[in-house]
Formats: sequence, structure tokens, C-alpha cells
Amino acid sequence: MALRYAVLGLLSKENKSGYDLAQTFAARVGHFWNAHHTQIYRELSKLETEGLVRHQVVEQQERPDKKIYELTEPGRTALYEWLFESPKPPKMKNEALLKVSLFHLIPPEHAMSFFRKSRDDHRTILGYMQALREEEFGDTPTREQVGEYLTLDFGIRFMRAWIDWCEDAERVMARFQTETAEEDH
Amino acid sequence: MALRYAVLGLLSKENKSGYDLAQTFAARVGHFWNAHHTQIYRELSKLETEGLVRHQVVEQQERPDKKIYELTEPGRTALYEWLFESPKPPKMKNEALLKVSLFHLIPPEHAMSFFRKSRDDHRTILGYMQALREEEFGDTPTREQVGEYLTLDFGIRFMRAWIDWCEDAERVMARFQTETAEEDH
DNA sequence: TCGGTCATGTAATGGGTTACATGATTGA
DNA sequence: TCAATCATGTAACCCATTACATGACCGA
Repeated sequence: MALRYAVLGLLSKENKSGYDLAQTFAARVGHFWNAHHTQIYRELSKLETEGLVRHQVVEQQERPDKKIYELTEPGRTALYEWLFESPKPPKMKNEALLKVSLFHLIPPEHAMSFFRKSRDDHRTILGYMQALREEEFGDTPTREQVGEYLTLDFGIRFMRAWIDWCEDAERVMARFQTETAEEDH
Repeated sequence: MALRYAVLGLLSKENKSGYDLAQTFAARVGHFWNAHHTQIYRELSKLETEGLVRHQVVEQQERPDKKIYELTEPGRTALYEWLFESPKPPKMKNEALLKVSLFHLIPPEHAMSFFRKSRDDHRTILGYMQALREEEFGDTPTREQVGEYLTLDFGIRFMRAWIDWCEDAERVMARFQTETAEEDH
């Protein structure tokens, strides 16, 4: 029941096609919400039959036509009412942590390279996020920008926490390396 | 395709009933994985027909009987093989952040009390997690404990990052309070 | 020529949630 | 007496993922 509000929320900022929405989910919202394009198309037609959004077709040359969606007044009202309800508890599915919880079963060296790789991957993402923040908000956000500024700020903190954790976890695993490995240099 | 490994993983540590598994998900694994009891019962019977787990009935007086599940050898092998595959990207559904991304639409005072409440809630959870860590691992984990130690450590870092973010977010929103509110004392 | 981007979607399947059902015990 | 805990599950529904389909353009 909440994907609809994610869609309405993005449309409240800018009119978009289903394709655009999918891109936005992947690029800007992915660290706290995700949605597949097939889901988005289905949700958009449902929202349209309920009268919460409407679309107009934009014809393009040398490109497929687009359906640009916008909020209707009932859509804006529904979004606004939902905003004041208290949020449901977050749901996380993190396979990496599921595996880490069983790391007593694998060789410490394998665990250590797992953490190094994960740290590097998250450093790359952190770099993108920091660049995006500079580019979009500069030093301080305006009133209109504050929501997106705060969620991006959380994303950056999350990435930093993950990276720090990876570094410490590698050190913890190093304590369990075999003597042969310690003698290795 | 991954709930099965969550179940196998928990069973690899201790034989449990479906009910016990549900409790464990809620209490210890909830910050990186969640599963409803109806799902767990379905998955357990699927795993049993595939021969990855088996159960025995434990009769109790003044309580309903239990089915205690344990891994079979093929189950242990399947779990071990999965452990060495690289993890799929995490999936998050965080309604709170979805709402925060639209906080330019609500009165700053409302946003500020949202962040204060969220900070307090997460401080309580952090307290539980820190107590659990002391109780179970003391200063340093043993080789057998290291997986659970590391995931709990991540949970604690996540809670701290959330709490710090709430505090800063409240300050950011304070800048947008109306003059009337500032004159208020 | 092969894969990627743009743009839409349908159909089938798989995973997750809600409602319901049972029944004894224990504490408010 | 009412709600909660212990313990199991089924059925119906809703949400999410994967596979498939179309078709033109662009760069390697």
C-alpha cells in the first residue's frame, strides 16, 4: 500500500513518465526505496483509474512516444494525508549481512577480502552521493530542497557507517587468521 | 530465493521450531532481515520436502507440541555453497525516509517533533542492542561468535548514524521555522 | 553485428501480508 | 473477563520479480 505514495511523491516534484520514475528510483531513491519498472507501470494505471494521476501523450521523433503523468487534486490530497500518518517500521533484506552472520563458517582470508571489496564498492557509491550533494544543494538547502537534502544526507551517513564497519570487521577477522598465514611474511 | 538460506542459517546455529525462528527473526535479525511466521511455516515444509531439513515432534505438558527442525547434510551443503556466492544488492523499504523526502510540504515544527520522536525510539533500540552485545560477547568475540558479533556491531552503528542524523535534521528544520514561532519565547 | 538506451507493456511465477482458526494457560 | 503468550497452520490476497515482446537508434 506504500508504493503508490512513493510514486505520488515523486510526481509531486516533477511530472514524469513511467520510465523516468524507474530511473529516479534507481538513481536517487534506491537507498531507501526500490521499485521495478513493471511494477511502476501497473501502479500508474491503477492510480489513473482511481483518479489520483492523469497523463498526456508526448509525441517524439526518432523516439517512442511518452506518457507524462501528473498529480490530480485528489492525488495531492491523498499524498498530503498520508504524510501525516506515522510511518510503518522499515523492512530490510540485506543478503550481505545474512552471509556475514555465518562468517564463522568460512576461512578468515575469504571474509577479509569480502570486506575489502564491499568497502571499495561503497566508497564508489559514497563518491557519487557526495558529488550529487555538492551539485544540487551547495552548502545549505532551500526550503523546497530540504526533504531531498535530508534523505541524501542520511544515505551518505549510511555509506560512511558501512565503510567504517567493513574496515573494523576486516581487523576483527584478521585475529582469526591461521598461524601459517601469519608466518607468511 | 533467499528466505530459505535465512532459515537454514539460523538452524545451522541451533535447532528450532517455526515459532522460535519467528521470534529470532523479530528479536535478533530484524535490522537486516524479516519474515512473518506464516512464511516461515510454509518455507519449512518446502525445505522438508526437498530434504534440506527434518523435524521431530517434542511433546509438552500444558503447552502445544513443538516441531523442532534441524539441518540435514544436503541442507548444510546447500547453505555452505550459497555462502560463497556474491550477495545480491540489498533492498530497503523505509517509509520514514519516503516521508522525509517530502518534508518541504509540512510545517517545520511537525518535522522537528518527528525527528525528536524517531531519535528517542532509536535510542531505546540502541540501548537493547548494546546490552545484548555486552551480555553475549563481552569485549571480544570468539571464532564461533564472530558472525553474529559483526552483524550486531553493524546494527549498533546504523542506530547511531540514525540518531545523529535525527539530531542534525532537527537543527536543519529549525532554520525554516516561522518568525511567530521564534518570537514565541 | 552486438549490446545499450529509450519507451512501453503483458503474463507467469514467486514472495509476503492479512485474516482466520484452534485451544490451553497466565497475568491485569 | 480480556488480552497476551505459546504453538501450529491454511486460504486468499496483494505485491514483486522474471521472462518475454516490440522497435528504432547509437556507439564499439
